[in-house]
Amino acid sequence: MSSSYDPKVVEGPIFESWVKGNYFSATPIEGVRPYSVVIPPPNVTGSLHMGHALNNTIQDVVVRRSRMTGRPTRWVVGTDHAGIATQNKVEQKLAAEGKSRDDVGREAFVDACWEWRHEHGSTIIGQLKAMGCSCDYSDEWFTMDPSYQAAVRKVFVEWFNQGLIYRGKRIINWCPRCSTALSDIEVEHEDVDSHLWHLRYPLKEPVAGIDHVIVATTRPETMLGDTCIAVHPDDERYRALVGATVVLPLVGREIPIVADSYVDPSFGSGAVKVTPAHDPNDFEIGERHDCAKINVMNADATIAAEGGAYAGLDRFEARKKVVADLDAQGLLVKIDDHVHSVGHCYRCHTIIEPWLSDQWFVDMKPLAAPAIEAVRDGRVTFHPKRWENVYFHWMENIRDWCISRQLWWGHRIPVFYCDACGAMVASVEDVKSCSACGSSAIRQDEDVLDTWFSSQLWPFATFGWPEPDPRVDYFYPTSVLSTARDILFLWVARMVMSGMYFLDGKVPFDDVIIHPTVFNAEGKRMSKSLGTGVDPLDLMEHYGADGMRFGLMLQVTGAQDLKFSEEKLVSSRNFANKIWNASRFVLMNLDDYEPGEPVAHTVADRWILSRLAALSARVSEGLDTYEFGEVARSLYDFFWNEYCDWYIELAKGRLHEGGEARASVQRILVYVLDNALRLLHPIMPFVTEEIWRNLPLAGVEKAPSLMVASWPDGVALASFADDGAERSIARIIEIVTGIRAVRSRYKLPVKQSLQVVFKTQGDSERQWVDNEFGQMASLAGVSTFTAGVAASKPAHSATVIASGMEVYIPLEGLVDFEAEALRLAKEAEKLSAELEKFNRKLSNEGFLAKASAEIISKDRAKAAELAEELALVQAQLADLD
RNA sequence: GGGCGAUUAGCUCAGGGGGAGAGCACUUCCUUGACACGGAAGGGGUCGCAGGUUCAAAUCCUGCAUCGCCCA
Repeated sequence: MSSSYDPKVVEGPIFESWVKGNYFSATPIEGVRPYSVVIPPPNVTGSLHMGHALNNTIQDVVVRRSRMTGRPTRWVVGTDHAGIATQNKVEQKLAAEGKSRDDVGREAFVDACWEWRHEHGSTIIGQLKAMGCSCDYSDEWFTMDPSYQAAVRKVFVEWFNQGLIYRGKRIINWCPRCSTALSDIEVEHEDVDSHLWHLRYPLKEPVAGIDHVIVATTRPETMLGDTCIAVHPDDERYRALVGATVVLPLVGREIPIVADSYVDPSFGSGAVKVTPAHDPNDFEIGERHDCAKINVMNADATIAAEGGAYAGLDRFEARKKVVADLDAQGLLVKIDDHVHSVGHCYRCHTIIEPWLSDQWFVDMKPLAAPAIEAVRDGRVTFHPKRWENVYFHWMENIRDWCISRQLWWGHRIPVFYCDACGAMVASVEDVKSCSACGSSAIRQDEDVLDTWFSSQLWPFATFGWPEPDPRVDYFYPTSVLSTARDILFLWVARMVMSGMYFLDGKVPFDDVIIHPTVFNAEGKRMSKSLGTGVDPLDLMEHYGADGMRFGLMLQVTGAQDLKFSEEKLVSSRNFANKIWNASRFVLMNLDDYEPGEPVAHTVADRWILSRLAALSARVSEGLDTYEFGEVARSLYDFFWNEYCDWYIELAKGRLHEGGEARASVQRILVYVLDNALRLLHPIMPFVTEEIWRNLPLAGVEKAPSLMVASWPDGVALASFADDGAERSIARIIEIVTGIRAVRSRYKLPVKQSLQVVFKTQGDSERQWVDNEFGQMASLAGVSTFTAGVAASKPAHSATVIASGMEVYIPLEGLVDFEAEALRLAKEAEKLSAELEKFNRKLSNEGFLAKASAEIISKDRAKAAELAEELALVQAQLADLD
């Protein structure tokens, strides 16, 4: 074994061996509850980013742990066809050849998308393998697979026939760049500094001496489509004007003034222009007052023919010109600065346009009700739990879902129109002739479905649904879903709704993990285009897959953000190396090893087994509750600060001793290492596997791979719990550390062996020193020691106090006593301040009356100890004078 | 406007009623037969502010401030 761990040498062959062993697939075992996870399908156009790295590490951790417990465990992998993103990529490719999608036509364009998918679509899957993800790669899914398409159609047709899917002319969010409708939650609102334009609209005829109204707007160009003016019915200022007619400037259209309680009299002038075809609230007002809906904008956000003289202008050019023209006519009253919220496309960040058009919608309320109930009663649990409130809030205020997209790449809406008789039918199978009139003039709807419409079926379509399939019977519902908060509504909520609808009310997953969102060190969103991203592949190159995984897990807490920077992986890479070298040490000392039961012969043995038991409990519990940061820290502390720093160091003496001492310590070293590697394996699969395969475990379980070895049995390990051994070693550590500190403080050479004197408080303590400290004296560089009740302090000695026991280290001729006096004075100050705190507490009657007896006696003991230490330090000071 | 999160050592963050912790950085010493991606010993914090509850608050409650996110 080399003296440092090199992930590059180890990871590839280990992964291949897992593939060869076929450990990623699960075989159902009757009567055993399976564990299944579906990966949030990455966008097929994408490559691995830090969010994927984090999320997939989390999934691999829970999946690997489950697999080791023996449950049939299946992690479904695949990709999402990503309608807009893929279409954008392919359009870019065509643009490079000087072509548009209209030039090539729909069929050729879709072919080009498939071609693109086959060329680039497996990039991210390969990257998941590099991370060590133990997905079932033998059964990879794509949301446009033929059987998946069948699932999508089945869902559409069922909901259509139940009246849950309908077509309607509504205001939707239109992205002029992507040239498609978007659902409400695909729009990102951002506050932008803009203006509030106050416009004067003249009345056709003066009413009560008034000849105009002033309206305020943030989008003056839409005035071309105004079809009424609205005021609040209780607004005294305008009461007389209700029913009057306004002549729309620039256009000349005569439009009415209506009263509608939607209007906020305190905003702007209290009178609003109403543009029903370009604003959702105006649409509602327009419906109530039977106003015309005049669409003045084209799909590319230029002004339409209805815009008269402005036709053909881009929306922002039109804004400038409308304002200028109004100003020229003296109709621009004023321009206020105004901050308002503007919707942007979540894919391309273009400003969206509220736009009236024919679209398909899902009626969400009936679907949401049972899905709310499922979370309410705990059938689905969120981690952290507070996300449930976010879910409830959205679900309880849910609005209908616009599912049609004006794209070519995606699931084409399975609705067929008969041009002969006008019949409309939704069908799983393509319709060739009209069932009503027999005509073959059949036309399929041009639109495709929102990609999320297909993604919502992921937890069951990937198990073969809607065909009868044993996988769906066995693996659905899945166990846990891990994701970031940004797709809670887009994806998670919709899976619950559709899963429950189509699978007899069964929820798609028991637990939902909402992990922190990964930001860069400055707390900014990671973005490749802005150069603020970190590439997980680079990280793995420098820190190993294990280093990256462990480093990420260390940072997973209940917080909602995770500020990531590369330095945070240094300690994790070093940790992998530490494990490597500790294991190397153990393996180097096993040439004469004879396997056998681990039997504790010393207090150190009992201690490390007890610590292992505690670790096992903490890791298992932590994984059950998804406290990954806690789990990672526990493993780190155990390996480094307990196994390496103390147990291995203590073991060295016994290894050199040979004979039975050596044999017994070998067994404990191997046993503890074996179990600790098992506990660490889910987070650091490669390094643990590599070492584990080299462990001589004959006679114990020897699985072909750590990946399929058994998870440590917490109940069995619990019998190792040993408080006495823990206290004993804690005291030894205190003594050794204290002596080392003395050595360091006085710059005593390493080779300077010390003779120390213990002042003990009874025979049992003296015996403890003889029996236990003797085995560990070398750790402190102590050559000889004496212990006794009557021991007295040699002149010019340093004193170490460990759990009430005094240890004297003679320093005659070795030390600068003046510097020591200063240090002791400072120490005395600290101790007396501390003691004062306890004394105050212990003389407080309220404390004595109300605090628990345990706390009081603990504090009394602590105060006594502090007093003793203080007295000692003062005595030492006196000695120096 | 409503909601959520954060505020603890120089930096990044754990902890969550009973003597302030880790990693990194810093100081000193050490290439000793696992590891310098290492070992040993140190220095460093009124736990955002103000009130309250309690014998006891970094921790619970109420305000406030700053930063961030979500919803309208």
